Amino acid sequence: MSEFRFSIDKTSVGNRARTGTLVTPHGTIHTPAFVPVGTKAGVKGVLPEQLKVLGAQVVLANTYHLYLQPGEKLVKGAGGLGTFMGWDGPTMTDSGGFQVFSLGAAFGRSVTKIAKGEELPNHDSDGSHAPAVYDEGVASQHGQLAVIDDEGVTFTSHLDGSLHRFTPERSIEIQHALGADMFFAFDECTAPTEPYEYQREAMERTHRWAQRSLTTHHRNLGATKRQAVFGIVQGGRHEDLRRESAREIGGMDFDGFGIGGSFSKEDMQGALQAAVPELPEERPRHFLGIGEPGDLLTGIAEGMDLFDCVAATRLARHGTIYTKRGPVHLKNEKYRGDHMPLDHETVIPGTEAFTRAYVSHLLRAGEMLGQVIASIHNLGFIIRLVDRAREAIEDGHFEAYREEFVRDYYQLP
RNA sequence: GCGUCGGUGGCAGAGUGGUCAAUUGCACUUGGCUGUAAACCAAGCGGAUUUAUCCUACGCAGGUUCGAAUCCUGCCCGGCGCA
Repeated sequence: MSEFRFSIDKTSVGNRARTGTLVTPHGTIHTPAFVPVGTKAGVKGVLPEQLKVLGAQVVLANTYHLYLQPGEKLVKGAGGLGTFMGWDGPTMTDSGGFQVFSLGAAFGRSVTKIAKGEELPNHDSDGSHAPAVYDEGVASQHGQLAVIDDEGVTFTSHLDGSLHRFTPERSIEIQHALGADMFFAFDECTAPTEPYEYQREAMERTHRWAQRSLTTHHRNLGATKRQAVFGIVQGGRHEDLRRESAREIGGMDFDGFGIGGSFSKEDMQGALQAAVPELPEERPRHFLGIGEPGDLLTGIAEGMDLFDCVAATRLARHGTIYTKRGPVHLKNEKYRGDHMPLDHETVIPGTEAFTRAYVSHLLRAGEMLGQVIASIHNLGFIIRLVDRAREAIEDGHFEAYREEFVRDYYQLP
């Protein structure tokens, strides 16, 4: 019997929000939950001990990065991802699919996971303009590091330029070695700027890859029965593709599901509304790479259970902290002499003693402690935000909680 | 005192007759960052502005030249060497 179980505890009225309990071999996760990202088996700037204090329940690492460095065999030899990184709670690994996007089609262009609406082609684009580049010659011309074909992806390491190849089978094999409690099937994350026809093509490829991932996983079940695998819904920013993808992926024998890919901010809710109803109710849903405070609440309202995002720690290192009243750019001149707490309205354990002026100084001075404090603060802020959302769902007033938070955070009247 | 090398924008440091309001780095100001090639990236950074251009600038004062941060003279200041 699998050691992986998910059950829904409470469902919200008037929206799709829900709370759940996710049991893994390394502990139980109460959802909705935010998953701190530790790409290379380490959450940047934050010790596991501190993550616990902040209320983190699970961490996510990346297959692409750990495969290249230090190699999945080494991690396996250390006793698996969790033991290797000194984290005794639940773990997840991402498949490396996103890197195909960030190192491939998006490379060198100003394309991000969440695009600005005006940069995108029309919804009903006929696909007549250039599709994603998947010709090696053209790719190198663009300085891209990844090239996609139907079988898999060929890429050059960003570390030393060496040539590598991922297929769905290989990704699963690596993730088995890494040994996280949950992992994702290998998918293709498309740029939101790609035309409809390419979105469809990539989505269908992701579906085939999902089936192959599952086949590989089941073949090796003897060794990995402790691991759960999540399939990833794609479809870009098109609701019909999202619906179709969710139906397809949702019909496969996955333990949970991820909503992947990229879209514009305005399309996010629509994409979820199209996809979520097609997914099996009783399995966990992970919103990959999300997010920002408001996006997290949107995701929760639309029925998502898990979230991971680099924004909290990246913004922190770059000098921005979250506060109840919106983001604060600590390196801005006006915070030099601001002796107020980082966010006097939000208590983050471990950061109570620090002022904006102090952290602003540390960041300006290039002291890593500034980045550490800001990272702890932001992670704590996001974890708390999602925790409060869970409590609000339990208490039956999620909508009120969401409205109040959004009003304050985005300074709405 | 003599000799020598040098004094450039907040700092460091390029440039050594026109393409120089002056490379670059730091600092500074402001943006950006959503499954992390990200302690990163971008823009701005003398003044005015109708953004075309004008004014003021490369220690100070003169000079040569169509034209000087760049060449010459004097002065001031600093490093080094010799007294």
